[in-house]
Amino acid sequence: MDSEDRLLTPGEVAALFRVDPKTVTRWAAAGRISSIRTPGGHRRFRESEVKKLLFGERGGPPPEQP
Amino acid sequence: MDSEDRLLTPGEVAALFRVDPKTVTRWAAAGRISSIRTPGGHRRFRESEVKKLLFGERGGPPPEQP
DNA sequence: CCATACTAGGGTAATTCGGGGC
DNA sequence: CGTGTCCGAATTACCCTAGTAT
Repeated sequence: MDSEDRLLTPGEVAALFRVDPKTVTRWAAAGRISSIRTPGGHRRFRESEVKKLLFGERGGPPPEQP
Repeated sequence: MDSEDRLLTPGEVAALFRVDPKTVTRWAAAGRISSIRTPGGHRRFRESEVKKLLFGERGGPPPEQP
C-alpha cells in the first residue's frame, strides 16, 4: 500500500534517462511529463510518472507485486 | 468540510516538496508561505496552505472525498 | 530536570532556471 | 523537431553551533 509518489529533482530524472537536466525541463515545458513547482520555481517530478515513462509502458514492466 | 488546519513542521513540508527544511524556512522568510511562529521562534505551516501550493499546478491531485 | 530529535541562523558549494544560438 | 551547450541570475543543498520542542 505504498501509494506515496516520491518527488525527484530534474537531475535525478536526467540521470535516469541519460539526458541533460535541461532536456527534462523541456519535457515538462512541453507537457510530456507532470511537474510540480516549488515556490522558488524549481521543478519536481513524480517517481511513478518517471518510471512509467522509463519502461515505455510496454515491453515488460518489473512485476513488483508477487 | 474539514476546516481543521493542521500545522506542519518545516521537516514535514520539506518532505512533501522534496526540499531541505532550510529551504522551507527560507520560503517563510520570503513571505511565499504563511508561517506561524511558536513562542520559541520555530515556524509551523498550515497543511491547507502547503497542499494548495503542492497542487497549484497540474498533475493529478488525489481527491480524497468519499 | 534529563534526554533525544528537530529547528533557527549564517555561510558556501552545487543545482536549476530562463533565454539564445548551433 | 529534438538534444547538448553557452551565459547570467536565482534557488536550493549542506556545513556548523545554539536553542527549542516533545
